[in-house]
Amino acid sequence: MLASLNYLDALNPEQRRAVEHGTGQERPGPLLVIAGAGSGKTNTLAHRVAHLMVNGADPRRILLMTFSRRAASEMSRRVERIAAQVMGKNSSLLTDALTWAGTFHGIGARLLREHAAQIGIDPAFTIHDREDSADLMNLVRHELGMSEAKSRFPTKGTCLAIYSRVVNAQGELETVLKETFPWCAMWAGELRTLFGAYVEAKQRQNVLDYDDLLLYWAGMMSDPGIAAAVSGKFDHVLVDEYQDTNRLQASVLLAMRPGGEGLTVVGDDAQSIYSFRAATVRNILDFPAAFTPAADIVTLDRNYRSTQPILSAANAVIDMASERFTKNLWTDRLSDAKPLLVTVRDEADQARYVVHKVLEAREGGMSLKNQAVLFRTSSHSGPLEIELTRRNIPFVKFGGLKFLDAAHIKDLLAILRWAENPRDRVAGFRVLQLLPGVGPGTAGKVLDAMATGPDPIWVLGEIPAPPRAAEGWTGLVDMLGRLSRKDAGWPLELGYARLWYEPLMEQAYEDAAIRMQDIMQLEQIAGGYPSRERFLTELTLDPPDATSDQSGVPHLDEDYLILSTIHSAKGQEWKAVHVLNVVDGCIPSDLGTGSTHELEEERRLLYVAMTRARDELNLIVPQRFFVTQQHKHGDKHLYAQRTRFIPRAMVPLFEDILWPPVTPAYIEGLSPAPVKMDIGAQMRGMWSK
DNA sequence: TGACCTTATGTTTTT
DNA sequence: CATAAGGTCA
Repeated sequence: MLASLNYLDALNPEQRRAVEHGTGQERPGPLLVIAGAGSGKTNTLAHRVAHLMVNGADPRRILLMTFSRRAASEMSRRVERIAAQVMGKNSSLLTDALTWAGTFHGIGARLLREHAAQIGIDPAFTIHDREDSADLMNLVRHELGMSEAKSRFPTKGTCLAIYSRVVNAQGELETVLKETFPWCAMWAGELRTLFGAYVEAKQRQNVLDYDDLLLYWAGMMSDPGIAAAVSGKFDHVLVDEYQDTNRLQASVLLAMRPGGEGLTVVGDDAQSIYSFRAATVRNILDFPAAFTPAADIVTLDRNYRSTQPILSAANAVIDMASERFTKNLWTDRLSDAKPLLVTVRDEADQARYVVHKVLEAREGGMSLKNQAVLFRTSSHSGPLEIELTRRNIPFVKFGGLKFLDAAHIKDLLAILRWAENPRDRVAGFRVLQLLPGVGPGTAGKVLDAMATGPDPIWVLGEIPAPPRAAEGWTGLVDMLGRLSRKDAGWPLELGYARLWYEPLMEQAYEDAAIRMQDIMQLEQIAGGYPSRERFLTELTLDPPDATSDQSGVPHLDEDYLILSTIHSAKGQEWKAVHVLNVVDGCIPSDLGTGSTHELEEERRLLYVAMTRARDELNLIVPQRFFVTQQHKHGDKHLYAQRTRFIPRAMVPLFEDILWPPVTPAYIEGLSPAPVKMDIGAQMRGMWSK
């Protein structure tokens, strides 16, 4: 028994308290772990799960909710390693049984399919991603004639954002409009009608959107019988990144564990950066008092990640937050190297500086993968991406545009989704319009006809070919029938869809060959899933989130630089971190300075970025930005200021430098250079024999 | 009537 | 630059 306790020796006293909380009790009470950046949070949570299992908990009855599937699999990996240490080879049997690990939305989808019959929904529902939901919102909007309004109605994306916020914040439409979308307040009545029709449309079509996965889950828990069955599946419920959950998620969680028994949540209010998704820090603050007796609290404030100078700078930034609940972090990783505050002329110099530092570090033995470049907004990395490509430095970018957003991938997925759920109007609408000669009008009529019968695919076969699209019609009907009957089996049927789509794609796109490679890659990915349903579900809930300069993600054994939005960098760390555009207007974003509430979130964003660094941190401040949306050769620009989150008094915590260094040669470069060659003559020479 | 093309307009971060 | 409105041609 003593030997098996060794695995706890590596933990510090607080971590150990979090891991051992409730050990030996039949029903351990609720626990809140406030875990600062780099305080060994993942490790502690993994130890707790392993410790529960060592003490006899059934892994099939442990529910583990994380903010992404990547985080979930990382957690499983660590649990397995710890368990192996204690229990030897049998441990993998246990950890393989840790099947209830995933995001709130992923777990919700799974529970809803299992209990579909009891709550009166068809278990073959398909899930709409953000863009599909926006498209459906648009269809409904046109049906209601709102496009003919006298003044401009909010766009489909804004409508969906409003709807989503009302649902996730569990608020009133009028309040949400007033506080978050004041410019749309005049449309309250129309929006209410629109949302009602949107909900009806989803139900008719047997589709759920992201919010429904939580909303239906919450609804399911309001029936005492079903609630008991669902909660009864689990002995332990653990939630990571609790500061980024919203009210709806908290209410689901509370319904799962009304007394808090076996419930552990982990989070850090200083890292709350998802309030635009209706996440609220109140969830963490109100957690202890939600139970009687109140939840135990463990605070992890020792940082194992960053050096003292980096931590001091980060602490200084977060110290100026107007509201704080956690203490400053401390470390014993001493160092003389302060983080750098680098002033450069413009974004082009910023890109050159980063490349210079990255290559210098690699010369010094630090692989590219140990270095990351972080930025507020996906587009901020544009000039850097160009420079990296020019210099042949491989990189992978997280956040922003995704593989799945490419039109040809969406087309193919729409075919699969339509076959899976023929009532899915958004999918059908998209697929039908792929045929030349079919536009919104014809597509709408076909879908209307299909909606009348109990077997939409059969109805489709009976519809006469639309006159302008006679040529490709039977091909479409045959292909869809085949997929619907599941003749070929998964994933072979994807080949049928591709064969049908290929000629259309060649007509539509110049670069069809490149796009074809993406489709082949999609087929590769598809092979990894047991069924079409699982493939579609998991791809919408957990899309591959990286894009790279080449088509396809580099192999894992290759070395590449990480580019990431700050949001997507959550939970990660690198030896060296570069933060781009540390200027007012970027961090904080222009759009995020409206309320103090928003401004505070921007401050935390900078804090999150800075605390990703282990040994080296560079904050880069370009002075000049070229204005977009101007003539091709325009040079309109504006001057930027260092971010307001690093006021003058804080600068001594950094090494404040200019780049390129001001040398006599540099000053000379500012004056017009002497003419050294006649380039015109050289060009003319190319054509004279 | 409906498909396809031309011109005004907002606009981050993500499950 | 993507989106959404209006106009033109079959």
